Amino acid sequence: MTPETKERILDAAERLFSEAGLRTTSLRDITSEARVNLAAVNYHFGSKEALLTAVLERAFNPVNKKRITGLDELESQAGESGPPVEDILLAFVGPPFDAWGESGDRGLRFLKLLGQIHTEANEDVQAVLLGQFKPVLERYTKALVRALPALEPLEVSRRMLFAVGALAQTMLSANRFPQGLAINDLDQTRESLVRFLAVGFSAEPPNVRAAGGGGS
Amino acid sequence: MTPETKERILDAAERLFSEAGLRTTSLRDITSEARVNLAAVNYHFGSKEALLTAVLERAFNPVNKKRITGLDELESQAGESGPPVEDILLAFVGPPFDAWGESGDRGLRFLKLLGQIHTEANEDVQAVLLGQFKPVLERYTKALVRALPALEPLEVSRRMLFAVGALAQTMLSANRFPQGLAINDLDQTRESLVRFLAVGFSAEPPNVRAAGGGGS
DNA sequence: GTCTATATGCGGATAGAC
DNA sequence: GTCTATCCGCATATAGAC
Repeated sequence: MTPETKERILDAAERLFSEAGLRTTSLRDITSEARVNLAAVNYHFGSKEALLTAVLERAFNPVNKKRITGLDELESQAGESGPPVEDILLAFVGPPFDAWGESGDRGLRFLKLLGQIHTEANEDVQAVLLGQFKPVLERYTKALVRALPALEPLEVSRRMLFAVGALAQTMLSANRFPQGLAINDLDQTRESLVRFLAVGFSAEPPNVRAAGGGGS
Repeated sequence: MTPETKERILDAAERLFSEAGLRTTSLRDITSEARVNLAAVNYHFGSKEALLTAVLERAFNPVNKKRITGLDELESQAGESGPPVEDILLAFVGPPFDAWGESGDRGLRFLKLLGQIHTEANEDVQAVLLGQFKPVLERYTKALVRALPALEPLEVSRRMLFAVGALAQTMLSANRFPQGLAINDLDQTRESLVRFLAVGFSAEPPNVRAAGGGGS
């Protein structure tokens, strides 16, 4: 009947970490919320940090997987030239937005957790997240390089950085301003973001130093 | 000869906070680095958090002041229609980049401190920062609304969020990848960012729901 | 695997002498 | 204003019985 102790701990930790914060939440809080023994955490996970990374992996893997499969599909459908910029960006931005919009508390928890990591996690924890995120970033950068042959790859990487930042900021604001704010029109916000990014990516490079045509 | 105790504490705290992190750095670390007595912090600042906010204000006020005066100048020079989008964005983005490029450790410390706040500060501390930043944000949003009459103010606010995110991400990455990376070409990065944002801001709104003219 | 009890350490803050 | 000594709380982690 009762779920495995390990699951209970993960659930409770996810809830508390996202609500009360990472540092603020003690093992005692978690084990009492999960109604398991204090020592169970160290028995099953080894340490508080190991528990945290387990929570994070469980929470963020789905999003990153969807980003990968989404891009897979786009590329299999597209012709030789690869999918267009706007589609790529939508595939990148979509999954976190979907998670955000999920039913019940799940969506909000996802956002809050993201915010907590961003604002409280130490380097090791962030490294875990980066480990998940890096392959995604690389695949998308590659796709965008192909879609934007006029840009140097370096410039594409820079713009990808801008895009990631814009997305992150949007997510974080969502969690800070609970409701009534502009950002809470999900569809509108996602549309605006994708448009903004697509146009930015398609901009001419600042100074023409690369191949081909005329200088200024 | 020796600087005032209070200054010594501020300097030491700034250094340690930016290097070792906010939570990791204890009062004992700070006072020993500053070679003052442990009790001096509480005597001069009242608490560790109060010390932290003092450090932050000292570090970030200059940047925000420059942003305001920069916009003042632009507006006094411009005509009735106000300054153009690209100039506004440059005035917004420039000061943190300048701080970044400052001689010696100062620039790097600024970045690292920014990163630490972003990743470690609690809500109260972030509120302090927001208090400084909010007026800046509002002034710039207003200027952009004027420069972009085709957009609803709400859409401008959204895009401003994207811009802030892109800038923040750039700053944070700078601090994570010490050197050898794309982002370290300061001028190039700033130029790319401004271009990216300017084009994004000037994009047509996703769907035309506002006043006046033609349909789709 | 689950529990109780406890070791161990750190860190912020303060009392009170000088 | 500056110092020493200390209080106090809390958190992680573990030892060892069941």
